[in-house]
Amino acid sequence: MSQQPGQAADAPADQPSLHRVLVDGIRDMIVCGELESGERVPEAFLCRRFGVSRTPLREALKVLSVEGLVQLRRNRGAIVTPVDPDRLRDIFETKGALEHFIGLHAASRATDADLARIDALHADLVGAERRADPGRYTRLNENFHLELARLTRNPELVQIYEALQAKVLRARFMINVDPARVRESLGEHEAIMTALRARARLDLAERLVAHNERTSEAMLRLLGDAPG
Amino acid sequence: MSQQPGQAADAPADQPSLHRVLVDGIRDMIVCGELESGERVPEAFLCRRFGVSRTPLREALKVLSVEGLVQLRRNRGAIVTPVDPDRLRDIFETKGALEHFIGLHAASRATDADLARIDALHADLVGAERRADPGRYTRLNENFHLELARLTRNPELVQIYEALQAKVLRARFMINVDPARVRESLGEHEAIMTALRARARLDLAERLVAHNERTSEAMLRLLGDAPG
DNA sequence: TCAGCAAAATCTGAATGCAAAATTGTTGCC
DNA sequence: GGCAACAATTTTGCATTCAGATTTTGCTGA
Repeated sequence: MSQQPGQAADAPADQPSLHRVLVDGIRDMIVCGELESGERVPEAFLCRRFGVSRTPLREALKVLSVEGLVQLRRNRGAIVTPVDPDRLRDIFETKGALEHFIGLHAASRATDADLARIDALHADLVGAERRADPGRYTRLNENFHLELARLTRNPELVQIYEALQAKVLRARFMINVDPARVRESLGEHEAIMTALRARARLDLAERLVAHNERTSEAMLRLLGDAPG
Repeated sequence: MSQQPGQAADAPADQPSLHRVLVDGIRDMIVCGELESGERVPEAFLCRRFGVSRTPLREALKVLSVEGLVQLRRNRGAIVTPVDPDRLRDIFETKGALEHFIGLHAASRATDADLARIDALHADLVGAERRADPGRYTRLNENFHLELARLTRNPELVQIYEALQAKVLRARFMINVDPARVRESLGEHEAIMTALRARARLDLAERLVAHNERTSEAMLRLLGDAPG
């Protein structure tokens, strides 16, 4: 959501294909909650919003359907996939399976430069929490975990991880994160960094999985209070 | 074309959308090797092949691009994603992460009926090997592992697993599987079934991961002899 | 023979048009 | 007042069309 794609006026940007702009733009709208969970999304609405014709827009909707962010029903248009606690649990579980793998392999495949970079990210994250900057915190947090995933040097895994992250992020935007949980989470990050620096495979895997589960539990609890 | 939407040749009912027919159809063409690795695929060719216009076809290509089976370059058309040993290793690694999770949770979530069904699948698989029916064997083998994945009751994971399977299957169609490896593989399946019947979580996980790694090694070895 | 360049043909990206399906609004009846 | 049937509007699925980019072809001259 870094740039408002509302104008067709950004035509000079001919580098990225319109199709990609739309996929990213609509994804952001969904993740940020600008399009509400379960809401019906007429093509014409998005066409006006982005100032494009239906052809590239429909291509984008098909892609987002594969990503699971919208659901398409024949002749009945698109709806934003509802955020369902059961499905979110599935997402966290699946992400957990990847976290385990990341833990087992990140330590051995990371260079010292990698570790320094992630250490810096972690420090930024602590700073964002201190300054009570939730937007920056959330972004840095996503980045921190994504960088850990990248340590596997496995693009296939990273791509899947990113898609799962997007779905989690969507749920995160729907709830008010508990500040106490944020501090707890930072403590878990500390433990993760300790294991990573020591290149302790099993420890790292265990802590990543535990962190994922804690986060899952906290989010599902909050989602229960403020569902759909 | 003169093809009216209602009678798209191989669409008996009007239930499945043309778009889905195309995605499935082109995916099959790629997986089975009918479209060769790295081959350039002009839209017009596929339009003639399926008797449709470019609009739904392009939608299908965008979807397959997200699945990673084709690569789209702006203004330069689609190419079938080359089968690369490094990428295949990544795919197996990622699948391995899921296998571990499947092992940990399949046993506890499976009903007795599930076990009976998978037992039957396993028996069929043994039969297919005995009768030296490689086509049927391959299909049953995919099914066997997919059913194990389904035991997690996690649709998110199953969807990702299926996509990974498709990519593995594509590589499998490019090589001649070693009969000795097939027998070895069946032995590993036996061990998997034993652990599953005993509902031994850790055992099952370990054996699924090991089976995945053995299969990976065997395929990568064969792929080295006859590369993309 | 071959490198370099220009014109033609081909291909892709995106907009528009049209028919079928679904949604909405209205009427008539109980 | 409520509800079923029907007509009008909207929306979707797909084909067709247009414009721009790319690749191929064909020519020229060294």
